[in-house]
Formats: sequence, C-alpha cells, structure tokens
Amino acid sequence: MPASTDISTDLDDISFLGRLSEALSQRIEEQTRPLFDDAGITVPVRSCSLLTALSEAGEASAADLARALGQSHQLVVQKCPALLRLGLITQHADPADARRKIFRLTDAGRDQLARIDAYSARISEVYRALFAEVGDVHGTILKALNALDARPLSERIAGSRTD
Amino acid sequence: MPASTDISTDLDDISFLGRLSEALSQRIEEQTRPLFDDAGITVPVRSCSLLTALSEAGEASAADLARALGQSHQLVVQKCPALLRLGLITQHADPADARRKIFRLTDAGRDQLARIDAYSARISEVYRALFAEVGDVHGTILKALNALDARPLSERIAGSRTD
DNA sequence: ACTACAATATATTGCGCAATATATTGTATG
DNA sequence: CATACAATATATTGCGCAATATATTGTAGT
Repeated sequence: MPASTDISTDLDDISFLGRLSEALSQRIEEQTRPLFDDAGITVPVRSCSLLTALSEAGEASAADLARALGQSHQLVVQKCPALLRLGLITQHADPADARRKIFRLTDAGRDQLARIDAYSARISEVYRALFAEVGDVHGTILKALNALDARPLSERIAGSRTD
Repeated sequence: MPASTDISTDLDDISFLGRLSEALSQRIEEQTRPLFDDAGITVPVRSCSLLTALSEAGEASAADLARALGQSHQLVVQKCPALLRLGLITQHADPADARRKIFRLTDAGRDQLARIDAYSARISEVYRALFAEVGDVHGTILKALNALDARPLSERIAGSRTD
C-alpha cells in the first residue's frame, strides 16, 4: 500500500498532472494484484501482455516481443527471468540464428493465460462501469498522450509567449 | 526518451489503463525536464513541491514535509540528499528535539523557487489549453482516483458477479 | 575474404518509489 | 525511576523502468 493518501491536486504545482496519473497507475496496480492472487494468477500484472503476445506469436525472441508490445527490448529481457522462474515460459536457442533466444509458453503459462482471459472480460466490464461513472479516463488520457506527442510542452510553452 | 512509442490501448489488456496513465506521467516528466533546464531550474521535477512546502513552512523536518505533501516520510528523506547536494536546502539539528532534523531553504533554493514560480503560471496556462483541446484530464483522473479509493476494484469485481 | 554495418543479447548503473527493519529519542504511565 | 509506547530517522532491499556500453552474430558491399 502506498503511504500517500493525499495527493496534491493543485494546478499551480507544476508536476501535479504527472503525479496524478502516476497515482492512478499505482492504484490500479495495487488493486489488481490481490485480484490476481485470488484468481490464482501468479503473473506479474505488467507481464500479462507479454504472455499474451507470446501466446499469439507461438514463439518469439525478446526483440520480437518488444516490437509486438511497443516496449523496449531491455524491458522485455528484464521481465523474462521472472516468467522463467515461475515456469510460465521456456527459453531455447534458435538453430537458424545464434543471436536469438526463442521463448515459448509452457503448459503452466497457458493455464495462467486461460485464467487471465477468464478474468479479463469481467475486468473490462468493471472499467466500462468506472468510465461511465467518472468519465472516459482511457480516452482522455489517450488524447492527452497523442497531443503531447504531436506537440510537446516545449512548443506549447513557446507558443504561449507574450513577447 | 522512452523506447516505447506505441502503447497498447487494447481494452482487453488488463493493465491497459495503468500503463496508459504511467505513460502520461512519463511524457510529462520527460517534457518538463528540458523546460526546466532552459529556465535554469536544476530542481528535480518531482521535488518542486517539496521546495514549495519548505518555503511555506519556513523550516520543517522530513516528517513535517511528508505530512504537508501527503507523501511518505521515506520518500521525502530520499529526495533531500539531492537538494542538499544542489545547495538548495540546509540541514540543522533541532535543539528542542534530538530526533528531528530541520531543513531550511538556502538563498539558492529561494532563487530556484522564484524561477519555478515565474514558470508555473505559464505552465498552468499550457495545461489549461491542453485540457481545452483533449478534455479535462486532470478532473477525470482525479475522479477515477477518488472512485477507486472509495470503492476498489475488488468490490467492483465482486459486484459484477452474475451468480 | 575482408570490412562495415545492423540486429540481438547481456551487463551495469541510475532514478523513483515501496516495504521492512532497526536505532534513537521523547512522552506517558505504573 | 522504570517500563512501555510513539515518533523520528536511517539503512537495506526490491520492483519497474531507462540509459548506456559492450559482446556476439548475421548480412551486405567491396
């Protein structure tokens, strides 16, 4: 549990939005973990998409997974040891390319994915209800991200100059 | 710069919302740092509020600051060494309570705060424009946070049971 | 074949944070 | 006074990620 219950929402605080969105990310992570525990899901919350991508690919190298997930290669590499330890994936040398190491799902990994799939419908439902309650968090954040990618703060600040 | 340009926005991905909000937090952090550099602000972006709180308090212990900021004591303690190294704050023993160490702003710290203040109005303006463009990110995230605090995912999942 | 370059993997370091444990000091109670 | 308890500070460890550097292997050009 995070120690901070009270988050500054002051608009004059320069990094208010960053901390707010980080806080949301943390709440979700914190609240999802016990759900996973109850459902017998041992997968790290942030590695679910890796398992899914591996399942879709059948087999894949770290670089393949990184591309599929839009994450960095290093990040994927750093996640894999935990999944190996949990016995959810296996690692194999690529006979055709000695640079690559190929990952595959184990039966345990497939079992985890099945559990995740069974859960994901209900979780999506919960999120849809949440969005109906508080507004389209998902869409709004997405729009903000795209806007910042298209035109970063530096340009926006420059454009707001009065001189 | 983060390696991931392409973030999964798939609603079926259980942790999509967590990653989205984290991505937003990162974009803001990344894009704010160079702005600070240009403005001669050396303060770590995430320590701005600490400096502000210290300025308002005049002098304060780590625990005082933690309470004022709604952050954990440990987090404050871990941020302070950097501010000490930068010469923005000083540390003093409390004559009245040997448990406490008192922090104070230095002149350099006050100078940094002045620069931050000068910037903050323009940054607020930029955010207001951004919100006008993409929707009220701030308010929506805040509502989501409050909703999750009031009723965590576990309850929401339980409530969505069909049996 | 040799060289240059691209892709992949690995290792190391650092940031920001949480969690935990321990030491120190103050306060209140018997 | 002694003991228990609360508050504060410090140290250590771990997580998740980025950044950087280096090694290895494949590929293309000469």
